[in-house]
Amino acid sequence: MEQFRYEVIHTCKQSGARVGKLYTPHGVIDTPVFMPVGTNASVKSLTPDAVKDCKASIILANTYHLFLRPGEDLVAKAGGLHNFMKWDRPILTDSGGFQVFSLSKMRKITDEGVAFQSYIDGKKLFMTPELAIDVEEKLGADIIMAFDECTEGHADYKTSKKAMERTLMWLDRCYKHHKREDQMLFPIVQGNMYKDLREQSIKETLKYAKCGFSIGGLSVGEPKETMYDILDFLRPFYPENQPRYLMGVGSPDCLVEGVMRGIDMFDCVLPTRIARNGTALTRNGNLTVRNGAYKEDFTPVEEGCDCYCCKNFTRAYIRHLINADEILGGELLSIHNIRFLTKLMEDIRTAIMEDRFLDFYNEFTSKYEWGHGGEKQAPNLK
RNA sequence: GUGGGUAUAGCCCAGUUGGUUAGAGCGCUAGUUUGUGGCACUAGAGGCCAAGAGUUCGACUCUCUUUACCCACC
Repeated sequence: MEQFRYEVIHTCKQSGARVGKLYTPHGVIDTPVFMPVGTNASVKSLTPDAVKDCKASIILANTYHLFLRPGEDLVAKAGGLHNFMKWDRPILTDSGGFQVFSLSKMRKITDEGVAFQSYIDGKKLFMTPELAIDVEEKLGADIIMAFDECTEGHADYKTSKKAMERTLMWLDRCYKHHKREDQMLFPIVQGNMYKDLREQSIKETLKYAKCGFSIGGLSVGEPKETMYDILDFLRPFYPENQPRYLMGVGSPDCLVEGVMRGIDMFDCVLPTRIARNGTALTRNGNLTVRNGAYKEDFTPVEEGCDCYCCKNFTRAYIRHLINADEILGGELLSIHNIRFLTKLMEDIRTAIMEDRFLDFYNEFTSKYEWGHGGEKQAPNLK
């Protein structure tokens, strides 16, 4: 797999956090990285050019959704996902394992696979690890995820153990089935909040990892401190020469906490979702632009931000657009929120390169508050 | 001018034969959002029921007067 290579560029002497480069067939990704989500082969409301202007180096697309519509064969006929959606940088496809979990109303999981109904037309379908890989190969992303079983944050031990074991079994099937050399298959660590399950999972999972692996089953309803605790627990098991991807995270504070705990890749729908609902990310925390307080506020969403939204528009205008249900409001805030996170990662990388990430961390966490008085948790520094 | 109708939340309207703290929708205000089934979800504020006088144990509901607006006809 010469097309894939990960190299650690620098490890921060102050914090142990690291900067690296992940080489893929569609370009190099500087890590730590935040990856915007484009479920249906589209980062909602944004053109690929706009996403590039936000300095995103890689985006996600979703196997589950594209399998249901328009179908992997059509995407393949269009020349693959990159060509279909006109995004020439790296793409990662999620396998659909998480959707099986989040769309639990209509599913039945067995060792063989998952029976579920299409949310679009109700058609009964059956997804297996082999089928998920087939679909991901036809979609043609650079990085593809193994088909896993995710459990909710408060799942009991027995359920979590079964899901973790099934994920390992499916992982083996995914690897045996995967053929394309120009795609990197990332295995997924499960085990919920149980450390013995996590340990078993990561040990077995890493046997398959070649150039990257991911941590799933976190940020699924558990308290942040619990997630940080699991990340601290897993850290000693990480190989140095592979990127570590924490799935579904997250909020700015979680990204900073994650990097402090050795994570290299993140993805989350949060910036684009809250944008469409009228909330902006800023260094001081969330700014609900739709609030009445900004009715006559003619300053940018965030002073000093270099995004298209902040360079050209005011809070009063964005608020008006959101309140008038104009799609441009969600679009402009999406641009800001994505750029906010890519800029946050740039700043993090710079701080690591300059061996001052611990200072950065302390300054960031002292200023930033998630929502109302978000609880803070000091990192486990060892 | 005559006859008829209407008047309840910022707006458009419900309010059973008069009976506890007068309701919905929209709007407004705030909160939520973590591998996207989301122009979503949750909550809150806001009414001297046009004004005045009666009937009644009790009136948004019944009677009278006034005011404003609407319709029809002279």
